[in-house]
Amino acid sequence: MSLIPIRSGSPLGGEAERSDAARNRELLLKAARELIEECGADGLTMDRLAERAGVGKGTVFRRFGSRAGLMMTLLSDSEAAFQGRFMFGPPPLGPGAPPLDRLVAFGAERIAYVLEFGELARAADASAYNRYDVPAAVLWHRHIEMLLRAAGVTADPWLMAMSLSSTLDPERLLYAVRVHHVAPERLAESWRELVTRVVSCPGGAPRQDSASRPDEG
Amino acid sequence: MSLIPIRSGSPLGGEAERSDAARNRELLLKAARELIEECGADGLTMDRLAERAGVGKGTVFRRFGSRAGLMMTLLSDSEAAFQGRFMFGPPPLGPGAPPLDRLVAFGAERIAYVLEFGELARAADASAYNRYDVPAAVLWHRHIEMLLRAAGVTADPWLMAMSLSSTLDPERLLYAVRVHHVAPERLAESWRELVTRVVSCPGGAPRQDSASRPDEG
DNA sequence: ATAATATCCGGACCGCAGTCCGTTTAGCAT
DNA sequence: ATGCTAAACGGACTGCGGTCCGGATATTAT
Repeated sequence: MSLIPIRSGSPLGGEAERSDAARNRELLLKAARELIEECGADGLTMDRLAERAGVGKGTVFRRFGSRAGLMMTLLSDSEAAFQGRFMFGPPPLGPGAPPLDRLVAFGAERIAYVLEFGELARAADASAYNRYDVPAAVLWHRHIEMLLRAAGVTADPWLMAMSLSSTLDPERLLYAVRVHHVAPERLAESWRELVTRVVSCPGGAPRQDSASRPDEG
Repeated sequence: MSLIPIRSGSPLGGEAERSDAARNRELLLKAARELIEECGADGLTMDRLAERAGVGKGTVFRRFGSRAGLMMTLLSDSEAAFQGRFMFGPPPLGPGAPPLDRLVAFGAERIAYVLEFGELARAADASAYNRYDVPAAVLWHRHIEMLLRAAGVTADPWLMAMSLSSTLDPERLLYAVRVHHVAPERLAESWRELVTRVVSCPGGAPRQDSASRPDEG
């Protein structure tokens, strides 16, 4: 099952793939995994990768588009598995459980995922503006938004989903864990608190008087 | 008033500054503002800046440490003003108002700030791990955490403050506004909803049964 | 004025991601 | 087999942020 293919590594729209291209793709993926094993994700450079795989640098970029694209390809299996679990898997993560439970489970899974593939996930975050436009990110966002709506949250679910997503950002999670030594369970617990409050609180109607004017007064 | 100096541009701990150093600093800041005016923040490169200012490239980096450091210096005036307002200014942003009102006002101000200095703020976000360790970010975080505690939020205020901060991330705010054409007022309103729910909701006690196991089951 | 020295200056240099384009080759038609 | 063509190849090249270190200079002591 392919679900939302993060990045296949195959040519963009093409159906057929030339044999040398396929061979080189395998060589590159193998070399990439080796390099990451040896030097860590941050130690993988495109030059070294090309050299290790015995191909030209241009080949690397034609195959994966960018360094972030390569990282996404390396993550695509586990990413697809994650997508499968929260879309079609058993509750509470998959359909069947109450929306709040699904949200809580989603965060817990995501946190575990980031902690497992941390360096890769971080490196896969495209550096550009379109960081939030990669298919996987869009899918997570839509999923959270859908759950918020299902839970009866009426206050701008799109932006609320964005706020919640930002909490699960790999860079932030890794910062909390690696720099501040926050225990992963604490992260999950805080996420549970956060979504619980967002979902099960009535929220306030906008006020008339104060505190919503950006200009100074 | 200097408050928390983001980055003075002066040598790190030193008291005195040699006259040529001071002159070059001014030349560089002037050239930087010109270049940003002409090419935008993303169009400013360190080579062009050095050339425009008529100094060597090494001088640029000794002065500001990095590109992000330069951007912070350019922002330091407005940043200091912002800090002054939320720490010592009039309510509801400053002390005197209820914590929730202060939180709401903080977000609104921050959103306006990011929209005004968007490119700069984005460029000033250090690319490295220590992105969240710059003095200004630490100060915002502590401020939010303090307000959460004052509002009676007992559930891990440190992480909760981190989640709330992430909502105000320049990159995300700019993405919403520039790519998805979200109106700034909508951002502020969503922030208001979010903090209101976080603050005024009792939150749930951890459950015994489900939805907190990261491992698959 | 002169010497001593701590600081600053400048631009060559590095490693990096990403691009370009002349060359090679796989796949196919004949 | 042979020729054709579209696709893939490869590595030199660019522009970038950031570093390094020999040389220049402001400052202070004498």
